[in-house]
Amino acid sequence: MELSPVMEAFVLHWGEMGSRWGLNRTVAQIYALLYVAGKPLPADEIADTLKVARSNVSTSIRELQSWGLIGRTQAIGDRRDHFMAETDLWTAAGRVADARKKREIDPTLAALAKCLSDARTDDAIGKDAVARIQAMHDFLEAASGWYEQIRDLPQSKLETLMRMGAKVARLEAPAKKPKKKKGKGRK
Amino acid sequence: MELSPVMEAFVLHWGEMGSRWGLNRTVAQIYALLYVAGKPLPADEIADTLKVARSNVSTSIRELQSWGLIGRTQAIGDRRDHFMAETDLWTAAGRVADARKKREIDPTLAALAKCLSDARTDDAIGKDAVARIQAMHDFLEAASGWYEQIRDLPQSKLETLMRMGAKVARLEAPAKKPKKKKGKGRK
DNA sequence: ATGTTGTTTCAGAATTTTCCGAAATAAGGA
DNA sequence: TCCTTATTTCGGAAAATTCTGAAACAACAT
Repeated sequence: MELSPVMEAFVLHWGEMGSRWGLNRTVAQIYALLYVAGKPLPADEIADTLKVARSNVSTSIRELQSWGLIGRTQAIGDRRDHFMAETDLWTAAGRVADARKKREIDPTLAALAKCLSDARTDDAIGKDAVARIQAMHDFLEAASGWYEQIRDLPQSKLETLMRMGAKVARLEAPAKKPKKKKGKGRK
Repeated sequence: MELSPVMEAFVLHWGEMGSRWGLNRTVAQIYALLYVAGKPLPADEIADTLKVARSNVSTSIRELQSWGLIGRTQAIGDRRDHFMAETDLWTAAGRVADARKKREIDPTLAALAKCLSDARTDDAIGKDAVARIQAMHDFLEAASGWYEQIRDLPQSKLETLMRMGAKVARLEAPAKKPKKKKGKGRK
């Protein structure tokens, strides 16, 4: 598949971005390619387009599947698998959030719980240090619980909640700028 | 400073965790150490405790400061700088979120906007591909705007909003028939 | 000035991550 | 069965990141 200049820029930028978020470049680029392509592509065409080894595509596709970001389809008269990006971005973002929570937050919570239980037999640790570890555990647990509660909301309800957030912000914060007149305050 | 077994486990786990979130191991470990220590430590004591080079501590501290996660203080009768972790986890998490948004989301939005404007002179790109890039831009912009609106809320208001979220979840989700979720059931 | 103490910079070493390409595996037809 | 096509695995090359130690720098006191 030939990439137009803009598509290429999009894919390259996305690769860059992905690497800051814990994906590797190729993985992120493949997602970007499938996303702009808008149609299922076979693995060898992906390798071709991005100029990476076929085997690299194979590995990366496996990872994208583990994140739930792409699906596999078949085309008639073609034995090859075709891969297609999840194009609904709410869904995609949710999948990533779910996966990261499961891979990173949950194990961390477990590790912190273990620290706390071990702390009872560690006579070299101070009470205040234990309290701080406890605070971190509780913080993560609270955030985690909050996430669990909203993650199953249908998109429409989530949007409602966001609007509520905006409202709360408007009602509570305006201590700063009650009127939005065009006062050209030079800050 | 001597680390008790639990403190050591905490620091090591946190280093592991940090590396999954885009910090490097040493940076994350230093934060963890300062967090459990609960008191300001001078750089050479950090290097000592963690068994890393003094210069590495210097670099890492600079990074932690750029994230707004640690502060610098002085002790009387000691010319050395002492460093202290932000122990309020809401504040710390907010600082990280702010920093990542500014470093990653904002530039991505700019890049996407540029893609969209360039798309007008790219005759090799399809209308549908442009529409998808637009969708991604709009999604990020919406999320970004939402974040901006709530990030300045005082903690208490944020907690209220979270409770509202929980309420929405409770009121709206069960309205549908009790569809069984895949995976593990609720406890 | 000169020494003493503390900090930062930086080139290259060590380590980790990513990637390639050959070989192994799988899944159909003929 | 033996081909042919599609995919995955995996050892090591290549690239990127992290870390060290020495040297430069800075601030201050003598």
